Amino acid sequence: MANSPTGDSVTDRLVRVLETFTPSRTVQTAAEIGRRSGLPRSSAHRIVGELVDAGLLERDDDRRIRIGMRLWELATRSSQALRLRQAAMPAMEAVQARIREHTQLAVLEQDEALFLERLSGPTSGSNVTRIAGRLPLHASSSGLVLLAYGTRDLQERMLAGRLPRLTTETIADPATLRRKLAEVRTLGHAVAPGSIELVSTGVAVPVRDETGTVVAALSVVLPRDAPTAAALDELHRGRREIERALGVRS
Amino acid sequence: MANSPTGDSVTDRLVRVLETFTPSRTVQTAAEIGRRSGLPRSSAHRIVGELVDAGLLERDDDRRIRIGMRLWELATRSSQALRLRQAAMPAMEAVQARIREHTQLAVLEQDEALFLERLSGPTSGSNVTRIAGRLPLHASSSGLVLLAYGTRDLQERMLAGRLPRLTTETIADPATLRRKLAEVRTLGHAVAPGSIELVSTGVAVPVRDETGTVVAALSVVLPRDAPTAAALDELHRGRREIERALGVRS
DNA sequence: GACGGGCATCCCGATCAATGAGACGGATGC
DNA sequence: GCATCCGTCTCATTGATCGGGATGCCCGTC
Repeated sequence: MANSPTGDSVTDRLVRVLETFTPSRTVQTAAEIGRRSGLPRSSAHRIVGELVDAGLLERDDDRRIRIGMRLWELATRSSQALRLRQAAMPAMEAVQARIREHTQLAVLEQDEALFLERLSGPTSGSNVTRIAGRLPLHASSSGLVLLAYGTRDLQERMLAGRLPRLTTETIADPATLRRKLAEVRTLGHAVAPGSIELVSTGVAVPVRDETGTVVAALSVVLPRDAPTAAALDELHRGRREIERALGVRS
Repeated sequence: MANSPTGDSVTDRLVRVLETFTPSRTVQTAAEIGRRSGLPRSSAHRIVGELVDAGLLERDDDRRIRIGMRLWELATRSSQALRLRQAAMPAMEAVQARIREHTQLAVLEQDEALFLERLSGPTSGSNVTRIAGRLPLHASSSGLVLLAYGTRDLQERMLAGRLPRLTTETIADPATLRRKLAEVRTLGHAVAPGSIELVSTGVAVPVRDETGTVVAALSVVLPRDAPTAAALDELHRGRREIERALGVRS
């Protein structure tokens, strides 16, 4: 309703500029930003200059542009992401200390799973998830949990849309996904073997806030053939600890 | 040179809106934002609406405004803050596991110490530092390290400016501060007893990148009378680990 | 049940600052 | 030497931004 057909607005431009920065491309020239954001050279240059003056962007030693610490500060210090992270950190550390594999916290954001935190296991492989990274809802254990406990609206939207296949084991069929979601709700957790990379299995549980709403998914990434029973115990222990920190009384 | 006297620009307004959000005030109405940012009601409302459309801000269930996950994501995923944090996390966890007190990572940002990460100790007190929070350079061990290894320009600016006193032990005298900075450079670390709160002592060491520049300060917060020798050993071990992760070859 | 305060929302004409094409100089590289 | 690409600056035009004001809603208070 509010997005114009041309999509032109000050903030739209801003977002387009910010979106040109990716984990693999953290610094770039003003001209590159212009090209990637579809803005004319001189406009891009001017906008970038304003953002640098405001401290939201920074120039490095070569006068190239990168995200500014100030933007990170403003976006982080009062964000929901930080609040959830703070509540979850001790529990995640405890889980990670025992499981010794990647331990992650994800939330639902614009029909995808957004990862707020990740503690890495000893194996340096499996770098598919990053902090502030995303994964499709149907193709990760965290996503399946967030979807299974999401609104009916969200579920129908995902079931009707495309389900891109990341590996041969990714759920790419609506009927299968629907069954899987019911299973997740029955069991209270999601196990997703090989859905992202064939060598690993994700296990996730829902985390609720004081109103009972599922606000996040706590998950671990195990080697493909690892037993999930012990991991599930740990996850539920971590879940309870996080929920306590969020003010849920058991 | 580029900041106008009136300070009016699209991005300035944006920053002013974002600045109305603080750790203690994470949600607010559009009218509150307008009041705090000095913008007229209707203007604030329009700007907030645009930012919500762009996903940078969100409305909660009561239609009040908060920082959006999308802004956090954009600001975090390709930021220097995340890169440093990633490099430092394993080392910080190791330090924290042994010292069992608050372990922190701070960088220099606009003449203040900005805390990128903090692992909490068992004592739940000492909440003066937060993630994405700030402290003055002269009044914390992290700040003293960042200042001592900062540019001559920065040092002169701080020595010439006001040195607000947080406790009776805060260094508030330029001559004393100058001596302290020389001491920090000689010793290679900073000890700041009671500079923030009387019951605790901060100990910090500099962290360098591959070019030899000091890019961060690693610190712990100890009870006032704790011995700092053991902590220093741990900090230097952590420092070396972080520097290795940053690509410094020893 | 009337009243008042605070908020969200919408409207609209004047204004003014953002826009983007283009030119120039310098650095780099083939 | 030529070709590119980048940063920087200028400038006339225009279209978006601005903010006062009106309206309606919700919610306490008297």
